[in-house]
Amino acid sequence: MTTDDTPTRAVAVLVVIFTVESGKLRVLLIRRSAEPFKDAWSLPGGLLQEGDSLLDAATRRLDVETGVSDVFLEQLYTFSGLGDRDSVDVAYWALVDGGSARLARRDEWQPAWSNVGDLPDLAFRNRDVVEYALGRLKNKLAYSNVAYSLLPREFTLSQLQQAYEAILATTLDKRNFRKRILTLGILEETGATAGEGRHRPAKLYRFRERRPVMF
Amino acid sequence: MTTDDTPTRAVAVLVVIFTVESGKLRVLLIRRSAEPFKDAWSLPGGLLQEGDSLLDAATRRLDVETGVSDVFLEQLYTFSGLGDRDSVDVAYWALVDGGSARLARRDEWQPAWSNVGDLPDLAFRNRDVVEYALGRLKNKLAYSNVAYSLLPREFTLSQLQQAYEAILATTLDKRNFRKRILTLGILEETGATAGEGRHRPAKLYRFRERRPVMF
DNA sequence: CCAAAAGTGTTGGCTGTACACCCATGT
DNA sequence: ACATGGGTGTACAGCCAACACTTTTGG
Repeated sequence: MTTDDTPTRAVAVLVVIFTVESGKLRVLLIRRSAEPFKDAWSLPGGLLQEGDSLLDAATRRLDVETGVSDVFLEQLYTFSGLGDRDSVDVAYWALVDGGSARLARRDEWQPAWSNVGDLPDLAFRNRDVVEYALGRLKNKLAYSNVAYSLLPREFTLSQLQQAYEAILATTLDKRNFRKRILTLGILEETGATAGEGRHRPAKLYRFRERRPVMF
Repeated sequence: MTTDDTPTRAVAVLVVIFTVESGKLRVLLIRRSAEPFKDAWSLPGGLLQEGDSLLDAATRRLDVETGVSDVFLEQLYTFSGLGDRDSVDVAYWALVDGGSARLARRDEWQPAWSNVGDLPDLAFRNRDVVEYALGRLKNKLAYSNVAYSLLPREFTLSQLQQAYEAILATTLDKRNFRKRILTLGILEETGATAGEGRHRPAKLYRFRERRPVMF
């Protein structure tokens, strides 16, 4: 068996990184500094280096762009023919807490948050990728605790509800939301209250599990 | 920009092909004729050839092994490090009607149906791949019409129920099953009845849509 | 005392599940 | 006549959606 007769492909890893900030759902985009699509916005990504696993590559990319790790990160879909060449692109998606993310600062490929639903033109078919990820997110919100990855360790039920509303792009009834979430048994009270409010203090909660759990 | 500095990988496509036959859920396996894992069972697959899209490759593989096309075929997951080398393996899964499948006959790599839940030892980590596909199938059965791809064009409600039972590995209540399926509105009566039975003739139904629809 | 957000229950409709008997056909 | 699978309805429970007012705090 020779090594030359096995066809190979350039394999790239993309990451769709969502966060919720001031009641808006956002995605991390970078500005391309190279052709093709120079100066266009696109999703962060890069070629799969020799010896890397896909998850390694996605984890590293997420860390490089936002400085966070230990967050929800899951494979999304694998595209062929997304880029200009006949590369294979493995997309991942992640949820990060806007508060703990520290965007990379570099001269080129500057990352920035962009409101979903108000996206600029994106390179390649990256808009489809974001739409697909958004669908997955909405779905997963309904039957898992992924929201743990969008909020700080301790949070109020109102914050949690705002995150849900931003993602689903709807308003939710407060009483029904609280009842539903609390009866799931995935939260616990910390005992403390959020003091910084200029109004009535709110109970703080945290997720029992800081890793994905399906209901 | 040189072409040599971009690292590339061998990309393979695998297909998990399910069918239901005589009340059992089965998967298509082939016997390997080459090292490594010579003579072990494994999922059908092959390297992604130059110019092929992933879906092309999966479609062709499915056709080669079973002779069917126009069936449910969907991407499952992309693994790295599944094989012995550092290849990237894109898994697909499919549902075929056992009656219309005609297994390939060749001297090597003979394909054969194997009962899920009674699998032989599989090469690489193919057992995990089958398990993952099975989970997806069970799930999708609950909120889509994918079963259209497991049955002939016209079928009785009992056949449909048997398919569901085989997949979910449970028994279902006949009245509840019929009510649930019929109120979904995804079936229509053909007007004909199944005459070949040696008992009471059964109404024949068909799926309104022969392509995936989510509820 | 006013503004702002937190917190809290009840009702009605719908959906899913449990459950048993008669019917049509072939032998 | 009997064996085999086809076909049918009801009642209860759990879940989800609609809906409004009181409380606590800071200014």
